[in-house]
Amino acid sequence: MVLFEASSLRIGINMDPQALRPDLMAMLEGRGYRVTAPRKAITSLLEQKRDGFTSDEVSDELPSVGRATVYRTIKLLLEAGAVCRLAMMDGTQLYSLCGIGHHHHHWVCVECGAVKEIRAVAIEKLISEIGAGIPGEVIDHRLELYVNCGRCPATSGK
Amino acid sequence: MVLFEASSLRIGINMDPQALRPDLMAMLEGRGYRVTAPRKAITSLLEQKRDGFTSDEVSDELPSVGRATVYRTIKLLLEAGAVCRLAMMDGTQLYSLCGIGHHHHHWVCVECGAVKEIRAVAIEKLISEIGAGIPGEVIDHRLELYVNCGRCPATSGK
DNA sequence: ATAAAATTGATATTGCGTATCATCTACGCT
DNA sequence: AGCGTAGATGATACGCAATATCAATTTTAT
Repeated sequence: MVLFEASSLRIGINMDPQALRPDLMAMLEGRGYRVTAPRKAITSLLEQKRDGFTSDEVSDELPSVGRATVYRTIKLLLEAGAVCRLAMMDGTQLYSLCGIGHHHHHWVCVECGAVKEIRAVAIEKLISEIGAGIPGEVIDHRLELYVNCGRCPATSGK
Repeated sequence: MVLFEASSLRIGINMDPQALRPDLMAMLEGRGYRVTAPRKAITSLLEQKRDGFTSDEVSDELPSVGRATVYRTIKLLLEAGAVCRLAMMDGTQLYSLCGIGHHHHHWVCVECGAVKEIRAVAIEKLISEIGAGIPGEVIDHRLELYVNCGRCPATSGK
């Protein structure tokens, strides 16, 4: 995780997700869920993933585990806050491991699907200022940046 | 459309969508599409809508028009920039008429589905600063605020 | 009025996810 | 260690939003 300052913004970008290895199974167990073979398979696969992933992709990589179980387990991880869901430009859903515990946003490479976390205090501040000008209460928000990361095979090949 | 200043932010919130009546059919015609009865029915229905809407909802309100045509027409309006798509908190898609021509964001009431546009120069500035700290090029972004508008039947009834 | 091109709608199909439910398994208890 | 049961699984069916197919229809330029 690299932190740097950019014109009064404090931006945290997770540059090395390999360094962060959450124990997803332990997180589920801590929430009262049983330790089962399918869950161990799914969580240890996800721990290897640095980019965004779809449920289908996980399912394809684990033929021995039923599709329903893959969906169910990802849902549990979502509820546990270990995984987050983001929307691609066309609206399709992508999941991603949460490296940072805190609230954050994402950028996604539209070419290779790489996902990185963004944490900028300035964003939260701005959003709460906007919220002050809106009737009612702001419950949540979502911010996604769509990029061409310039590092992926798709981009560097061109 | 009401514009106001809030602590150095220039925020534009479309408070009166009734005032804006885009001629959607004319927009499609201008892009070379034919004027047909189903398209007229769809566009004039959409021109009445102030809140977000789903394709299904439109389809239900126009039983005489085939579902496929509803989807196709909304897609054309999306490409024409007359309609935008946003994601609800659970990831489901919602469409909304674009009152403002410029780039903007949205807030959505999670209770009643009301959608309003937000335009804040500060957001764009912040995003471009964040983009400067990211490898590659930022192509696009998405920002949605989820609110309890406090005005809808769902909320005021409580 | 006519013909070509665009559009339509019925239908089938896809993608992504949830519901059902009989079977199986983890794990707390003795 | 064995047992009982709540919890978990997976095959299947289903749901929902959207797209693909394609013959029939409609628009529009001529």
